[in-house]
Amino acid sequence: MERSTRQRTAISSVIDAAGRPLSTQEVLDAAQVDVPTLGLATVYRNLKLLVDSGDIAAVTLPGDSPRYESTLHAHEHHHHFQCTTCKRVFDVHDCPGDLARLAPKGFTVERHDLTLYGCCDECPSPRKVLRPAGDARPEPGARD
Amino acid sequence: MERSTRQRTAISSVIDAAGRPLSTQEVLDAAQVDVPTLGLATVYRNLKLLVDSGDIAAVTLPGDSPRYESTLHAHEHHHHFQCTTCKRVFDVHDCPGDLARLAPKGFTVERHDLTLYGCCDECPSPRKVLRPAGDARPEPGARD
DNA sequence: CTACGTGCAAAAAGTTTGCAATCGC
DNA sequence: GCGATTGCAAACTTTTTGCACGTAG
Repeated sequence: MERSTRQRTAISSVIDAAGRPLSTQEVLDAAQVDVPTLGLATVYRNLKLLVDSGDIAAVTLPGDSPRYESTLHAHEHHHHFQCTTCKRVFDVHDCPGDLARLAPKGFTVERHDLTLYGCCDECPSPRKVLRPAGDARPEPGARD
Repeated sequence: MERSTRQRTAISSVIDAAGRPLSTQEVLDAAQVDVPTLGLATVYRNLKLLVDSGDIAAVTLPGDSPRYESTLHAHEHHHHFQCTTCKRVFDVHDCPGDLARLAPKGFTVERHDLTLYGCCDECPSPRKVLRPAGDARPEPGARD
């Protein structure tokens, strides 16, 4: 049976409040505001538990360690967008649909994963705005 | 300047011959047939080198360590299919196209990644074929 | 009170790096 | 011969696990 501990509550709250998928480290940092003694192992254990119980969903982008988002905001089929400048991940609630036809003959498609990459609405596009070298740009993972 | 060593040649050949993306371990195993003394560190170093020189491309599926494929077979825009039973990855040379419209307003889409999941043409579909427990099923990564 | 949960530290797993020996050119 | 390359082992990084203590119910 699952108990309600300060740690578990803090971790859960942080993810519910984020509005976008958070990395393990982001969860730890944010939850330590509430529970400063919180350890990394506890975060890993609870993330796994919360995923299994269906309270949160793991978001795995290609070549990146997993992020976690509340299923409250993500119960429906959706995809993700990662800003190549600030590295943050956003939900995309649209879907091209009907992708089964892309598979080779004899292959059955049960599921798909789509990730868009580009520039979010808050970052200066590196393509459009050609700045002099050494110009300030948002740190990876900044914002918030 | 890059030298032509037995190790590098073996690694390169294995990837060119595979016809599908191979994991680091698969590359090591296959290349050790030619060069039994080949070490894992050498594989890592050469994969990085070959990626940088554009000879091979890294394929990163969500939540999985990278695989590598020859750019000879993969110079064009394409996607990937992973069989959920045997875990092997195949190329999908089709693309839904026009995904920019899915992004939120103000977001610019430069690139996208699509992964299909399902059952390949050689694995019995776990959905269709309900077998008795303990029945033989292809090992993950088997075949070849 | 008892079992589940936590924190810490050690252990795994996967990847990178330092270094002396080796080999291509 | 010289410098790039290799193999091994040690160092790192990230995630998991063991264990004694703490705490919810």
